[in-house]
Amino acid sequence: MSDRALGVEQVRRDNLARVLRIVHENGPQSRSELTRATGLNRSTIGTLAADLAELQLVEVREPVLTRRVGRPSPMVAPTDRTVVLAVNPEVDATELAFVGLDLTMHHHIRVEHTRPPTPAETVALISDTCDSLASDLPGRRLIGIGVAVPGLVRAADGFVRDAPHLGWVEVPLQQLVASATGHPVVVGNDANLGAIAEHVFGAARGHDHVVYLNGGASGIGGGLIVHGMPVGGASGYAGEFGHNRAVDGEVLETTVSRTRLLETLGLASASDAVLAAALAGTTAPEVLAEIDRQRQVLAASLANVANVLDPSVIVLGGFLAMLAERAPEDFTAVVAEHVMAPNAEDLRITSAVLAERRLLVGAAEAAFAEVLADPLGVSLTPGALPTA
Amino acid sequence: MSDRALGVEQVRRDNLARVLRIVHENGPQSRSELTRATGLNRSTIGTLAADLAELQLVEVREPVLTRRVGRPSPMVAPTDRTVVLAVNPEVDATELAFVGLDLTMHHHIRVEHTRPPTPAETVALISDTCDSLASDLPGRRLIGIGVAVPGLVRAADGFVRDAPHLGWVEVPLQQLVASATGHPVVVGNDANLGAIAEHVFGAARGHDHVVYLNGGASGIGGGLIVHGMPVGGASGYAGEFGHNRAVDGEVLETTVSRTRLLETLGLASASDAVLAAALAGTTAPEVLAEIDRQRQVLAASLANVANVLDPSVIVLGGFLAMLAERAPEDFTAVVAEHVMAPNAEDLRITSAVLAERRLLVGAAEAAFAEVLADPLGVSLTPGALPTA
DNA sequence: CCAAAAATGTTTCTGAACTGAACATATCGG
DNA sequence: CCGATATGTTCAGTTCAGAAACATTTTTGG
Repeated sequence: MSDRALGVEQVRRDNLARVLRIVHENGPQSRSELTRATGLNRSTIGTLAADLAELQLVEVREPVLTRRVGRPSPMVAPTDRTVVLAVNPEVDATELAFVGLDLTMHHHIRVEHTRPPTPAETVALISDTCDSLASDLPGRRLIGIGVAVPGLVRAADGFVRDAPHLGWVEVPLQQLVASATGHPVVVGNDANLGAIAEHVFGAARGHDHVVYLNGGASGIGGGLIVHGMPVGGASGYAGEFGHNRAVDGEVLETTVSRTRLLETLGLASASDAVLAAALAGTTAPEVLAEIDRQRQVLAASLANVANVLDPSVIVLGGFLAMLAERAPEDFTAVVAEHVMAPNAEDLRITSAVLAERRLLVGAAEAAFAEVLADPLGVSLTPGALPTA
Repeated sequence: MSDRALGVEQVRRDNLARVLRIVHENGPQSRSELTRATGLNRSTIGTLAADLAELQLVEVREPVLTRRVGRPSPMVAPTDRTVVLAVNPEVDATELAFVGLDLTMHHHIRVEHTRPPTPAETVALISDTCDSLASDLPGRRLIGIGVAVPGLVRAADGFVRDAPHLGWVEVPLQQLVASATGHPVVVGNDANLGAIAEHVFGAARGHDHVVYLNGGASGIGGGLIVHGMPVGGASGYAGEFGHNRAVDGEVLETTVSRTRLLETLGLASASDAVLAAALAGTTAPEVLAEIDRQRQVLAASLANVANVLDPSVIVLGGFLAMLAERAPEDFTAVVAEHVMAPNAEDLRITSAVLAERRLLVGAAEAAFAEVLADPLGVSLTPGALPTA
């Protein structure tokens, strides 16, 4: 029943958050630009910027040469001194990187596996990497950990319900990592976090209503942005397009499938680059037919979600992007055919742009979410125990 | 880029809005209850309640006998003095009612038509009804008009793109009504407004993630609530489940259809009550088969949306509720079969409860939205021109 | 090279809004 | 009737944004 906005102090929190978010999402801004962007008084922006600098969330730098009349305005930039650890355990490898508020990635490492990592191994890897922070990145402050898991994650407590490709079932990952490291931990579904990344920094920038679908070797995952906010649903399991039954009665990720494309091409396995090249080069009628079939089914599924959610952009990643890009305007037309006319007017279908950075950026963004929402709340507790 | 929370005055607005919303949605509350519900100081609640009373949005009444120790706390109740006009033009009749902030309906009238009303007739009817306010409901203050239209409505300017059953195409209804009456006007899709009504006062109370589907004579419409907020989508066309292609390849509202039920039953037309009775009473195998077929298709569609949105409740209205209610636990099981297991855990499927009041309540709620969000903003301008 | 204009930083004061403490009031229970 | 309890009421204290006045830095134009 109680939302926000109690005392006057909440105003300060909100305004700090607004300024921090602006520089985090749009990069360095002069104080005068922030004044215009927020509508706040320039004296207020002055104190806000100073406070954020004190909290080591931004740096206030020398003004840049602007060749314009008037006193130069200092730049307010997100700092790389405050970082989170972004983690993405996958079947063949686990990626980790420290990501700064300025989005720079430090100490990006990729640990190859011969078999999927166990939860215990993953926790140990994260913990070890955290310990290496002091030596590898002196002067950096770690304020949280974000983990992108390819599976269903309960949002409330970062509990991995089922990650079939990793073989993880009912793993209290957030709690395990938090206990091992002492840092606040956020665990999320990989596609959901990918959607967040594309929304904040990628193909869906500036769009308030976004549908994101990613096609990978293990299936189709997705994420939604509604009213500019990521949608987890009641428990955090939203975005599971892959398990929908499509118009042909099949499960979507069975009928629209990277594996089936490879089979038709006669390839055993291939990277996305190889697959894309093979698809672009082929003239074999059975391959073209399979591509077209998958395009049709995918288009109908996208049309359905467009009818229901009326997004302004649908972002496709992985091999789904390849299917669409083969003849983008035609693909959009096929989707539009099944969408109510007005819905189709404002709808754009586009490809994801963040490539392999996407999941780490998304995981980092999730880990930063708390500071971004309340800059005062987190920063004061350096090695604090997690909220869980 | 600028959201909210500029000055300290915004705090007052937010807190007024919070208190007003609580009494609007939950009915009369004592000031001490409001203190607990909001977490605000009791002196603050005192001034907030007084301000809202001054604005004629609430009434502060004598304390009720509570048989408890301590000084009795005055009741803060939503007032019926401040009303909106809720309107629902339909093929066979147009319904209008003045609805108070306490949700009481005054002067509820139903104007029968022999043919669908034209926009001009509807505007005239609304305008006339507004004029009758002074004589019929002296002492009441009209602060807005909400119109529920069975068709696609552009949210930004209340522009009716296409209302096929009324035969309306590209009608600037909000502007027409606003010009004719001088009051702020909100126009919305009927099913979207129905979803809002069920969320605030009906079967979806307290749920933050809701899918609402209504089955009527003219097809299937729907609405979504995500994060506790109604979802309009990029342009306001969200919720059009009816035009999705279902698992059988047909358009949902073609294959799951009230008309087809009636045909199978051998009825020409029937009210919902008659249809429900006929369905309940039938033992004819072809009718049972048709019911089962529609249930299966509907269940698969609901499963799809549950996978994508992970709602905590799906609310069904009209004949869709009849289909489900025939064997509710079995229907839920069929849906759950196609839903990822964790999604299904928290999912409830239930029937709408507001019945024929739903659309007028939803239209009223939309018209109240502005005051509820900013009690200071609206009330000071009695006959003000609309924002459009 | 210097003065005016322009834009922004900085300082100080004011007003708005909530909190908390002290006091007042109303009800219940014995 | 009195004490305990809960709440209303009043008032001083704190926080914060805004506004105004002044200071600073740069460009522009002679």
